[in-house]
Amino acid sequence: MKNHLLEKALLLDANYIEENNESKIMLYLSNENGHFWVKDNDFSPYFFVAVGNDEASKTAKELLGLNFGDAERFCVKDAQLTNAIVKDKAVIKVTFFKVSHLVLARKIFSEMGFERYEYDVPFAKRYLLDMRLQPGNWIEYFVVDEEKIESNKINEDNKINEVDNSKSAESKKGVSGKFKSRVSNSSDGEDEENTTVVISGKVKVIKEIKVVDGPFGGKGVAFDLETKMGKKFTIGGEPILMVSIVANDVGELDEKKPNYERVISHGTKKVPKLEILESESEVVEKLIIELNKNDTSYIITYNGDNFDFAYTKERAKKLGLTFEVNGFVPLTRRHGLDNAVKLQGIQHIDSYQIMRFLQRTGAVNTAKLDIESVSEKVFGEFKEKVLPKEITEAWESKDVKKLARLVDYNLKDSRVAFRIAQQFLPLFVEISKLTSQTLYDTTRSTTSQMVEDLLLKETHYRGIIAPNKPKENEVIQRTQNPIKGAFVKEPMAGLHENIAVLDFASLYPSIITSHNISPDALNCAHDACKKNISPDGTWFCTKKKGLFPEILEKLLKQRLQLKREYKRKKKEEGIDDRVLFAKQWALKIILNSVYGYLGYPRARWYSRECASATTAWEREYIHETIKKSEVAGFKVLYGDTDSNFLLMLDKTKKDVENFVEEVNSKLPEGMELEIDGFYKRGIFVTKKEGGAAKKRYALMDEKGNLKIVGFEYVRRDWCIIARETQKKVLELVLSEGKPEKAVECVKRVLKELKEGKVEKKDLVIMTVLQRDTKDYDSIGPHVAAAKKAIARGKELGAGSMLSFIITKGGKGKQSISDKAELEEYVKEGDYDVEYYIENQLLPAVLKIVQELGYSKEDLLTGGKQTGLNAWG
DNA sequence: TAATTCGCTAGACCGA
DNA sequence: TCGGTCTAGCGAA
Repeated sequence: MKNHLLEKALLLDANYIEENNESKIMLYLSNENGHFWVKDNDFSPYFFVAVGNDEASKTAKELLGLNFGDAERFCVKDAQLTNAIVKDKAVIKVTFFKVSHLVLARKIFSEMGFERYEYDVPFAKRYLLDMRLQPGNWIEYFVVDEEKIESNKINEDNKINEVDNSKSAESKKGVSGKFKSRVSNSSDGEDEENTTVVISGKVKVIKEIKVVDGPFGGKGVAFDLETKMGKKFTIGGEPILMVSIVANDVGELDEKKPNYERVISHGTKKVPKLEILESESEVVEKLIIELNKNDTSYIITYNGDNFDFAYTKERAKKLGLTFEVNGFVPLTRRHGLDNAVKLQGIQHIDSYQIMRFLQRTGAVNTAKLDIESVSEKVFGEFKEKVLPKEITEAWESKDVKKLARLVDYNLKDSRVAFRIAQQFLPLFVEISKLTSQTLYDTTRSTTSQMVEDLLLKETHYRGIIAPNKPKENEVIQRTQNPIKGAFVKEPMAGLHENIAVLDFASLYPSIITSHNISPDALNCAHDACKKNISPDGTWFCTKKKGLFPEILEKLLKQRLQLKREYKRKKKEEGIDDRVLFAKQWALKIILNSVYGYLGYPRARWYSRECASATTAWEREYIHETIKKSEVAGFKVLYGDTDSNFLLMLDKTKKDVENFVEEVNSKLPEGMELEIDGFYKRGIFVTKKEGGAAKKRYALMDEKGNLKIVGFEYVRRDWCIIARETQKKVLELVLSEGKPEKAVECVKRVLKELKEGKVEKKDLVIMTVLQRDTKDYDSIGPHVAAAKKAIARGKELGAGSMLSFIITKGGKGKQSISDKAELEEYVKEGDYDVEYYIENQLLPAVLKIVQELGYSKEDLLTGGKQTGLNAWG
């Protein structure tokens, strides 16, 4: 045995090649020696089949003999009986030489009547999961050999899709593994750019790969295009006018370390920061060179999945240029309703996808996800928007001022895209570590995918076979049979003082672990376990820990520890450790998603019983806590799912602490009631139909901080003037307890509205067009406005964010929809005063002041001379 | 290619 | 014209 070399490198990507009629795993790594592909010869594609116990070994032998007519290799490389059991059946692991064989075999096996499992896990993903590798982290491995790669083709579509195997000749066509070095003849004398050549020639063959912790980092290059506006937009239809490029280390958040930045254009005037090249062709060439600089690990865009890559590709084609990155043509894949652009080795990070994820998980909340809104919301930096027609005009006019504005805009687009990646990649690295998926995948994943990947990883490790994805009819059936959810207590309407808010820490995960809720522990055969029966009637094993509780418990513990360490470091050392923060954040996202996953109809591990038992116990615990609160002498004001609002009455904070302690002493281990905070005042309002409204309240803490929940103020489908006035009213009412000022405030706004003085931007109502306009049964104002805009030539479809205003409208009786117009078609001052008073301002503030004894008339007329004492 | 249910409100729609 | 019902959207947890 020769001496093998031990190496370390950061893992970026996994894929596979076809070589000697076998599929071989390739990993893309980076370390101080640069970026390179390595090969692992020891992993082959496989899936499982389940057969009756008696025939198992016989079947395994038969499978081994299966031949699909391939000249060089048998289709089945290996068939081994495993220790796993699925539904009382023995499980055989069937291994293949090639992915294409697997794809063929699973169809044939199905026709032969075999039950198949894990047959739809893509090969490279399978490898990462089985090997428990962590893209974004480092690996250590032995180099055992060097081989010359014969086939330098990377499989084009790593995804194994059971339904669609009918690859067209076009998509089947392999991509070149070699990037031709392009000689730069640019006149600026910077003949600097070298390009990388990948997977040509020798690659290292590696063995004994294991994860070692190492720092995350590497060079990221962000780019952004500005294109000419044509009559009708098509991808690549008009020339690229300007390109900005920003590069730096994505692992560094050092503000002092300057970015590498350049903005290039052609056919216009030179202004500061702008380089003028000979032609569009040179601009595109330069961009391609920048994207192929030696040490790039991440290419960052903002919506590059749907725009920048496709546009560059199309223009390059028209200009006769080859557009390759790291030796491969960027691949566009369908990804749900939109696209995803995959590069080989280098990770394409689309910061827009990152923002979408953060928006979905509630980490950010912004009406629009355009770069301008994100810049403002996430970084607190105003960024000016330049409209498409202004872009073209600036470029054509060669006006110095307009061009400078455009250059600034273009550059900032790349900067913001880059900064988002820098800021949030640590989170996705931690998710990647948990799920063993590449950053490319993780940044485009949904929370359910993350949970499922984690489960696939954890079950493989334990020798458990994953359930199959449900068929469509099963999905429909599950959907039609929803699970009863959480309990929400009807609040007491009105103003209240001295409120303590309690809540359960990680309620659902803690219930799942405490009661061992897991599909594999459901209704076990042991009599003794029936004492662990849910209010729902299902029970869970108390003798053997189930899969879900085992995983969750581990994650919960880790998170608690990380949070403690993060806090300690911050307090004692004054260090805001973003890696620690990202680690606990990643865990939080996964933990919070597990309950939803159990009740998600498309989940492999869907379990109606488990999800239902979780909420059943939730309702029991919250009712129990409410009861105990009242016994302890508190009055329960409100509660939603995991929270309990107490009126303290004559009690002290200490009493609350003691109460919480008392409750905790009786809770099962792992569950914990916490004090969320103490509030000076709070208000709940009465619904239109009577009764107090749930999920709507405002609280003010001892420092005067206002927390508004559920009210119009937090809803984007209400106009700013109504929202802001509501906030002021709440502030005045809660901070001073005297509503006269609030009434005055409303009157001032009413006056402004009546006088037609309110600006357009304060009247805009925002709503997402959820489907194409033709698909609506009921034409609401936003749909009507969209239809009118479409008639004027605007392109709007499902997912478009609409900003509209209710205008004065024309003659005759008109509905609100008739008067709704998109903001851009409305002149300042053209708004329906009555609508904004009656349907926006008043509804937002009335329900609040009504709790204090004021009526609509009090707001509209002279009003009461003396307000009621708010709490008299 | 999609985590869940609970809840509020507006405005269209529709029949009397 | 009125009032009940349905569609639609968004937020809380």
